[in-house]
Amino acid sequence: MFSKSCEYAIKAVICISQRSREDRRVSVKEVAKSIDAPEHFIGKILQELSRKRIIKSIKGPNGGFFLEKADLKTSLADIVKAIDGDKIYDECVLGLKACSQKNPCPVHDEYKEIKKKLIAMIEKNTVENFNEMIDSGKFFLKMK
Amino acid sequence: MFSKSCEYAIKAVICISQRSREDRRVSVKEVAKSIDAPEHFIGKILQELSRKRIIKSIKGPNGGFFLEKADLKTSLADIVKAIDGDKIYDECVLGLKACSQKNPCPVHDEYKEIKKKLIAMIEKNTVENFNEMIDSGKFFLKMK
DNA sequence: AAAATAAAAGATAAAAAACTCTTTTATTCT
DNA sequence: AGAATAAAAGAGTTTTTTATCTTTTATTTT
Repeated sequence: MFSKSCEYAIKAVICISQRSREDRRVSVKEVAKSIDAPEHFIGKILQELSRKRIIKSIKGPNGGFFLEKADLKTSLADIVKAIDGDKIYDECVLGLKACSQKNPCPVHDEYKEIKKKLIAMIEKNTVENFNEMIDSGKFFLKMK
Repeated sequence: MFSKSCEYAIKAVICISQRSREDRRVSVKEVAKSIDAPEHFIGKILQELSRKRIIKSIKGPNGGFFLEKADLKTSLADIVKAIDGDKIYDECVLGLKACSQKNPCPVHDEYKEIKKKLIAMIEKNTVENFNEMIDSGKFFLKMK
C-alpha cells in the first residue's frame, strides 16, 4: 500500500509531534530509536519532510526536529503525498494506464468506491487526532 | 497495491482464458505481446502460475498455456495469492507487526472495513466474469 | 574564537524487484 | 529416428528501494 519510507514517515511525524508538546526538539537518533528504524535512513526521510514543510528543523545544539501548532492539522494524506506522491489517488488496481471512467477496467467502479474510502481515511486523520487516539490508551503505535 | 508481477499475472490469465475458449493454446511470446509485457519475465510468471495450478501447460509443438473449464472459477484472489502471497490479507496499513484487534493502530478499524471490501472484490471476481464483462463491450483491459 | 552539537547533503552499498539470456527437457510431427 | 517446437529451469543483469557512511554547514555554548 504505502512504501516503507512512507510508513516510517508517518511514525516519525507522530513521534516528533508527541515530543514537541513541551517544546522539546528531537534528534534523528532519538526518532530512529523510538520508532525502531535505521538512523541514517530516517535522517533522509526527515530531511525530505522538512523540505516539504511537514515538519520543522533547527540545526546545532538544542536543535532537532519539531512541529508547530499549525502542523498538527497535517493529515496522513499530506505525509503520504510528500513521500509516495499521489499515485494512490490516480492509479488503477490492475496498473492499466488507459483505465478511466470512459474506458473502465472490470473492477474500475468497484475499486473507485474503495479508493474513495481509503483516501477519506488518510485525509481525515490528522496528526492531532492520531495523538488523541494514542493518548486515550485505546490505540497504539507499538513498533515491534 | 499489487506487485508488477501480479498485475502481469492477472492480465496473462485473462489473455490465456480468452484464447482457450476454442482449445487454442498460447505461447509465452503470444501472451507477452498481447499484454505488452517483457517476454522472458512473463515466462517466469506463467511458470509459477502453472506450478500453482492456476493455469495448465503442455510442452512441445502445439503446446502452450491454456485453461480448463474448471479454471474459469479462479478468482483474482487466487492469482494474487499465488504471486504476492497473502500479505494483503494480514498486513497493517502502517506496517505495524504488532497491530491487531487487541492492539489496534489508530486506523485499524477503519482500514479493516476497507480491507474487507478489497478482499471481497478480488474474491468474487473470477476469470469467467472478467471475460463476460469484457465480452459485453463495456469494460476493457487495454494495455497501452 | 573554539569546541560541540545536530541537521543537510553527498556518495556509496546492500537487498529486493523487475527483466534478460541461455540451456535443458518434453513432446510432436515428418 | 531426427528435426522442430515450446515450456521449464538456471544463471545472469539492471533498476529501484532501502539502508549506511562521510563530509559539510549552521548554530550554540563555553
